[in-house]
Amino acid sequence: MAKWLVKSEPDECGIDDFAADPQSVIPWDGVRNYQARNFLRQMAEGDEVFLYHSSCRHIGVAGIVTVVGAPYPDTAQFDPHSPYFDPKSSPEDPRWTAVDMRYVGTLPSLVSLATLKSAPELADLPLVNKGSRLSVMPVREPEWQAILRLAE
DNA sequence: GCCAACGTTGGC
DNA sequence: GCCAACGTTGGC
Repeated sequence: MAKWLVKSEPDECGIDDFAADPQSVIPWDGVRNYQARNFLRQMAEGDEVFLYHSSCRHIGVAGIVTVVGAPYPDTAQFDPHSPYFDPKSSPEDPRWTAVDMRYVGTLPSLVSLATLKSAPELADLPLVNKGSRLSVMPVREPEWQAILRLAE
């Protein structure tokens, strides 16, 4: 069972939106970057995912969600009224992928970006590298454990 | 609001 | 295939 980290702006969809209805399944769509998309496609039912809050007041890893079902074509890419519309994509050959996520838990405390950067175990995590804009990335087991420990 | 770093586009 | 221009991301 693989582990991941995804970025989101809590104004759009943060851990509180998941926690508001723990049973609900929220589509993770709108990813329009090939590297991030390729990671989305590798996700599978039951995978666990850190939710990272970006571009906000309290930046950092806030909680955990889980992958529900299998990745599927992001429907927004076909919708001309969606901000995520991609005229170059077609239902016959979908370019972008979405997955469904469900709430698992909120961390006891937010692990701030500064804390993440100061942890030697996390040096290889794309998130902490300067200028990294990757919004979906794999997290290795030792990295996962390190972040959990920092949240205690 | 600023701006550095990045990915993508498009002309050549 | 190169690379300049552009739009976006995201921390500060």
